Order: sequence, then structure tokens, then C-alpha cells
Amino acid sequence: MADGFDLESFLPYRLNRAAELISLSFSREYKQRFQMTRPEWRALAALGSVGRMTATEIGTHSNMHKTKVSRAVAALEERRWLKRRENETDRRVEHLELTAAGLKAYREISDLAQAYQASLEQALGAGAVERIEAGLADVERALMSKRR
Amino acid sequence: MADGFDLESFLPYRLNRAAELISLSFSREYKQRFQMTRPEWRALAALGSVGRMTATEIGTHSNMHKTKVSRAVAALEERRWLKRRENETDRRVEHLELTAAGLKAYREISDLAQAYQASLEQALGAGAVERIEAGLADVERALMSKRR
DNA sequence: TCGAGATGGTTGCAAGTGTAACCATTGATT
DNA sequence: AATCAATGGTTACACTTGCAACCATCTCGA
Repeated sequence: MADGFDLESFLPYRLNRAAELISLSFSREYKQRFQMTRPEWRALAALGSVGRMTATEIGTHSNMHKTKVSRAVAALEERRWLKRRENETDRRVEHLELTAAGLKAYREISDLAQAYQASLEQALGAGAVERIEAGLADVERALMSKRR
Repeated sequence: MADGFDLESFLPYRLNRAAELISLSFSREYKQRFQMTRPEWRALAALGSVGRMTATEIGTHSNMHKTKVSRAVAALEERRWLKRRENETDRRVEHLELTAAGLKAYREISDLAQAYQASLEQALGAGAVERIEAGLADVERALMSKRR
């Protein structure tokens, strides 16, 4: 069926397949150990690396839908890994920050993540990860400008 | 919080973010127009480009869970876009192939996909897509060998 | 100061998903 | 031939997700 279209070189497809594969591979490392979903880990990581943020900020930072963020934050709060602080001047927003326990968890999981990334870099060779990430950044930039 | 871990350069995270972005961006192009889910489009694309396949083959080819494939195939059949043919020598397997209507749909959507990819290539510059895909292939290879 | 719209965040609901258990069939071992 | 494991595929169930509708609060202009 030679009609010019090749799924195998269609970027959305390729990107998704690689992302699913890597995501699956890494999530196995923490899902069992920390009983945490991916959105929760993402929110934790954002808070851990950036510090105090609002829910909306977490959403834009990690490109998650606001309901995902909302539920992830609720779950982390339930675990006492984060607390909410109200903003004096605008009572709609809530500042979120990790508790001591949350920070501890963040450190453990980010250690895991670093080890994972290191093993990937090892397998891929020097500079490969940087090159790939540069490419991804280009894609994101292109999509963002496409949007409007 | 300088602790050595930077979410922004963590490959699983970056890959997922880019994939979600591009997937969202492209699915808008066909979801409304063809009322089709992503697994259905994937199965259709696999069948359209490869030709006759079994469900398992579609699964490995496009890296989809077999239940996803099963449901996508059922949906496509419901629409009369594919038909099942039994295998004489092994009655467990079913050969799947597109009907004329299915092929027509495939052509329309793959035209859309080609146009989409062309606009991306335009925005990204010559060779960029190939470089990115080469990087993705490396990642997949690394993950596959990691697995065992 | 009042109301209309914008913004931060949550929730109800319907649809999509993975896991595990399942049915049917085949292949290998005896 | 009889059995048991392996394989192709479907389905029941619980969980996750996105959309839309929602509540509360804030902003801006008449």
C-alpha cells in the first residue's frame, strides 16, 4: 500500500510510543515503592524543585490539566506531604509547599530519578540525552507558536 | 532548592510533556471530524499502511495493549471499516483488513496527518524531524535492552 | 457600588484504561 | 489419545481521566 504515508515516521505517533515506553519503564521504579501515581509524582517534583507554587503554576509548569493537578494535590495533602497556605491579598489562590515528610519523599524519588537518567545516559552515550531534549524543546516551541 | 535534580531535564518528563502536547494538537484535527479515538486511528493507520494484520500484530506494531487493540478493532468493525477473516489453519487468530470505506477513511486521515507533519517540518527546519526521530529510536532501543 | 466577566480551584459524570480472569484453540509431552 | 501449558482474543471490574458545570473570589467599567 504505497500511498506516501508512513506511520513509522509520523512524529506524534513516534513521540507517543517512546513516551509511553519510557514512562512505563520508570513508573515501575516508584509506583510499587511509593504507591504514587504519575500526576502525584509530577506535582511533588515541581514543588520539590521550584519550591512554593500555586496549583495553576504547577499546571503550566508541568503541562497538566487543572483537574489532574487538583486531585494530585489533594492526594499529596491527604498524605501530609504538602500543606496549603492562603494568600492574604487574593483568597482564591492557595500557595502550596511540601512538608518535611514531603521533602524527604521528594529527595528519595528524585534520587531514583537521577539514577534512572544516569543509566539511560550510559546506555545512550554522551550527549545523546541533551540532543534529544533540544529536539523536544524545538517541537514544543513549534507547537506553542502553532497554537494561536 | 539546589539538590542536583532538575525536573526540566528529566527525560521521561520531557518526553511525556512533548508527546502530550503534540498528541493533543493533532488529535484535535481528527477527533471532531471523524469521531475517532486515538487507538482507533492507530489501528486504522497500521492496517492502512501495512495491509492485512492480526490483532496481535497491530499490538506489537503500534505498541498498544491487547485490550486496547481489541476494543479499537471492535469499534472499527462496528463502523464497517474493517472485516475479520478467519485463518484456516489456526482458528484462534483473525486476519483483519480494511473495507473500501475503511480505506477511504484511512486515506483522508493520513492526508491530514501528512499535512500536519509537513507543517511541523516547515516550522522546525530541514532535517529536524529526522534527527528527533533518530533520537527517539535510540531511546526505544535502550529501553528495550534495559528490559530484560 | 453594582454587575458582568475573568480567574483559581473543585466536583459530577461519562468515557477510556490496565489488570486479571476468562474462553477457545493449539502445540507439546506422555 | 489425554493432559497441560501456551497463545489469540474478549470481557468484568476498578481506577483514571477530561469535559463541562460549578462555587468563590476578584477586577474592571459604567
